[in-house]
Amino acid sequence: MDKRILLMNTALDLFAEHGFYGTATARIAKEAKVSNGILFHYFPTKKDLIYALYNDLKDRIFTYSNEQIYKGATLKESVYTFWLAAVEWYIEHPADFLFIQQFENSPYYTREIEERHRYVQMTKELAENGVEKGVLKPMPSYLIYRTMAGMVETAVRYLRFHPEVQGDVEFKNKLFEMAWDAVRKID
Amino acid sequence: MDKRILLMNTALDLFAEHGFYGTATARIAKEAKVSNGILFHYFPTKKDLIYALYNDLKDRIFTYSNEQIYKGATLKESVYTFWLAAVEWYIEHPADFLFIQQFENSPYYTREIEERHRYVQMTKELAENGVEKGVLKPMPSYLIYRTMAGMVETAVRYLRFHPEVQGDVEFKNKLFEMAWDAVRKID
DNA sequence: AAATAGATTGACTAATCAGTCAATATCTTA
DNA sequence: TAAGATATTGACTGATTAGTCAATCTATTT
Repeated sequence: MDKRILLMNTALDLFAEHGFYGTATARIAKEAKVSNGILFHYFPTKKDLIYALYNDLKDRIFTYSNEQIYKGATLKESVYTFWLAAVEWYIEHPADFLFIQQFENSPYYTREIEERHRYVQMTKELAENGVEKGVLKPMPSYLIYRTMAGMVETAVRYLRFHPEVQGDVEFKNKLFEMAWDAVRKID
Repeated sequence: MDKRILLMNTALDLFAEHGFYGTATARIAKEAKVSNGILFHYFPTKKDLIYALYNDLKDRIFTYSNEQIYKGATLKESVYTFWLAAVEWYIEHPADFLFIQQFENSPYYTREIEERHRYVQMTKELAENGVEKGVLKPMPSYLIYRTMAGMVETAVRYLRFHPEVQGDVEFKNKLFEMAWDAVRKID
């Protein structure tokens, strides 16, 4: 079994529950039932572990969401698919959500890191296209991206504490309509 | 000069820049030019300081935003005033924003703390009223609250890095329209 | 002016924790 | 199978840090 992955999984759960600084490296190793030293074999510093974890998660979630989009879909359908995939991923992987939120609101997170991410690039294209066609409000593409990202967070925050509607497709559609109404052009 | 307040102000700036754990208590005292011990005279533990700071800020921002609302305003006007006041407060007090975001995404933040806050109570009333009148989408009031709170964050995140539109009333109106479209009922 | 209480100091401590390192084990390949 | 490379161990350390405490200072009350 790959100890590198084992360590990342263990770290993720501990970070999500106790925070970066509330989690000692020794504890991660102990919980993963490996030696203390091996952690620093794979990740020279704790910071490296945190960054690796963050990039890995973001990549996986992006890839997954992106795969759901089908050819020939309208802009709204594409945005819907993308939004729903992210929301459902986070509901199924609560630790991912907590960890990412923590990281993105920590002083480690810079604009540079944010802009490097594929999310921004991809959404920028979608957004610019939608604005041109007059489907979306004529606002900067980064703002449209941030709005959608914010509405993913809002939905996850709500669903997390209301498991009774987690499987309710109609309710999730209504959640999406809120997000969509925020960005779509309304005459 | 009140050393308690001095310590809180100093802590706020340091927390915002370096995070809770990146800021040693000794450093706070040093920066505030007071002795190490006095910090623990006013705040028995570091945690107490963090909580006190959070509650204090939240209270101040709520009070300020609430004061702006005028009698006889429509629901939309009230929501607009409240939203704008919060956004402008955070733009003028960036450390407040960074600190609060950090806190609310840390493991310290529980649903209990969130629900105790006056924001939720106040918005709940507004939301329920708006839903009854058919002005807002028929969604749970907590969700409407979280959506508006999320749109405050989105606006602040955008404006923070685009100072050229921070004073642009028309642009901020457009930002609000995005938020409002998300929650208002659209036929 | 004496007494009491609260504010303030800064040196100190006990605990914690990220990261090291020398030793050992396991795998790879020629 | 031998040699070299890589993985793994766990005891150890140096640095950091939250919180303590006895002593001193300042303000208030009687």
